[in-house]
Amino acid sequence: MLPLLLLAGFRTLIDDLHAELARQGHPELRPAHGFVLQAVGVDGTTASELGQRLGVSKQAAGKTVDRLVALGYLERADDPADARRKLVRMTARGLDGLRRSAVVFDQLRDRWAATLGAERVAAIEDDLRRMVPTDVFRLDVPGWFAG
Amino acid sequence: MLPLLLLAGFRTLIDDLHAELARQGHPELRPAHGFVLQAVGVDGTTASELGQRLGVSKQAAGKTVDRLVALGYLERADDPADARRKLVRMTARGLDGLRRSAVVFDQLRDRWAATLGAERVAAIEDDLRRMVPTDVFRLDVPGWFAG
DNA sequence: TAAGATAGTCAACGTGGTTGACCAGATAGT
DNA sequence: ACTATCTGGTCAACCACGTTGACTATCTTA
Repeated sequence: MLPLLLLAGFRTLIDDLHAELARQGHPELRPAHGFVLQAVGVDGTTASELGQRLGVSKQAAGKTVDRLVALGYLERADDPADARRKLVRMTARGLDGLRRSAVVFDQLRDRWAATLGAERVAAIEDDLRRMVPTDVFRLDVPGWFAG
Repeated sequence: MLPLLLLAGFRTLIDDLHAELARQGHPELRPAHGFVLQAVGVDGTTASELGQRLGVSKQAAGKTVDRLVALGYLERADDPADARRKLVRMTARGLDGLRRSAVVFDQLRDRWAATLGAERVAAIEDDLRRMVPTDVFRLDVPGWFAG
């Protein structure tokens, strides 16, 4: 049951997050999008670098950017210093979604702490940190799901 | 960090499982396949019912069965009592993969217990059980990842 | 300046999902 | 017994998200 429970815990949190985000004006935001917005970051990036951060090909990253651009969460701009590069950065809407995600995650963690106790939640986090390889999902990406 | 750690914990377990399954003669088995084999069960089922168990459409379930049949893990047979139904059941290879998954999951849980202590692992499971809705991922499906 | 590395894109494809349409077979109601 | 409806499986078209390989444009470096 351990693996299923970990997955179910993650999905519960993510489902709750997206239900709340939909309520707050972001119904099109899908679970994967949060990872992408986080990886783009407030400073922006390029499709190639985004691919590296997410651990996928530059082509896959490019397609994902296309979709987020179509949804109004990202925009592309030319790099004045390098005509090959297209800078990818968040729009105001993207930034809004990202900020709300962080807030909602904080609230959800508080809800877990209210039920289980803050120590138990902290213990789960400590235990998991000990069991997962440090580079899984590049948890060192600045600001990864700040919540 | 909580949601990411839960996901990373799950992925670590699943990655370890599939690395070991590949070593034991099942390199084509993908994470999603375990769920499907488990949902088919030793008694077999039909595409429609499989879809219900997995929470996807009957068409999606049918396609997934196609792939597992092509890999030699499932087979289809006519239902003598109902000419519309096509029974889906595991082949010997499917059963072997499922059994090995259960064994490896047990071993991985033991490894976690060896590092964290059996009480901590049990505490994580208890806490998660309290936080996830009982029907998430239909955990009540008989034999769900027995490990 | 010629050669090589890098950024982005296009095309083809695989996997896992969706809807809608449709046919064949089972079942219920009159 | 016959018609109407429900159900199981499949086909087609499509979408999200990933892959590789090939190609162009541009920057970097020897």
